[in-house]
Amino acid sequence: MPELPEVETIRRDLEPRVVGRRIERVAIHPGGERVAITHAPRELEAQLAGLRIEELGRHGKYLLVHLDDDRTWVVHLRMTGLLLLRPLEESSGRFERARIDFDDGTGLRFEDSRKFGTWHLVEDPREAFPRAGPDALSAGFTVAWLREALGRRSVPVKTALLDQRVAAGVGNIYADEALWLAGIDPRAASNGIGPRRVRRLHGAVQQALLDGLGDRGSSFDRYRDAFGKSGGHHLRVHVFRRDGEPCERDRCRGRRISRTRIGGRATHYCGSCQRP
DNA sequence: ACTATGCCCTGGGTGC
DNA sequence: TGCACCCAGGGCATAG
Repeated sequence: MPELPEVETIRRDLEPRVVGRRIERVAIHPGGERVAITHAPRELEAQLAGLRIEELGRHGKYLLVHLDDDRTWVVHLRMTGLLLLRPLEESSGRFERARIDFDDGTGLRFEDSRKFGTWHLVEDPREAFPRAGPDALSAGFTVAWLREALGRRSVPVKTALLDQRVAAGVGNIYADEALWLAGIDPRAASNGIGPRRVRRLHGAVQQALLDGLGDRGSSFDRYRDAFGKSGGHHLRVHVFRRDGEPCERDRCRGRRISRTRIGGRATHYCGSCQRP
């Protein structure tokens, strides 16, 4: 599940290798047509062809490919999407849904086994994510913003953290990790978290994402970077998918990590050090 | 305005 | 080995 750290890893991998490249040809393969949101597949292929990549940006889990006609190709990988940089002659992977060929003998392969990924081609990137809040690693994501956002909801804090209007880029892995770092029970009511704990949670969200980024992302399932390599953070998480294993905090005395379901999402936490 | 639910999609795991 | 079933989940539409 590519979340902010995974998308940022891909962005950093690609930036020096695709900026300045011209898109020679785009092919959306049969069965992969649903990726095209803003245009019909053939139209999107035609519109992208010939454009030069000027800059790579990111907002939350959206990768922003800024093009030289002042439009932006906005890619969301959802659960199983991958963007792989490959030589043009290399054969297609089993789950390749589209390919983007550049003018330098390389290209991007878009693989997506579940076909949930999306492509927008827009004048303004915001068109692709009109409701998203500030990127969780941007200066706009402040303690005051989080306090305000959490205060307006009565849902469990875990659910609030997954809401991209609160903090764009946080997904299931890093929400669980942030709540563990902050020592907050994921079932606690969002608007019941006191100011001091909100401040703590704000720092924990940033820390969880930076920890993931430092390990080049988490590869629990399919995630791979732009070179096809796994991230390392799934080996270093504190709670995510570690149910049944002991909490690593000394004061929890080996208390096992619990797993439950909150807002339809698998949720992992320590019942000892994470308090309501 | 808020919250809850269902939908999309298919590989991989489980149980028989 | 085969087969039915269930789960994973981000973001959106819809309903309450």
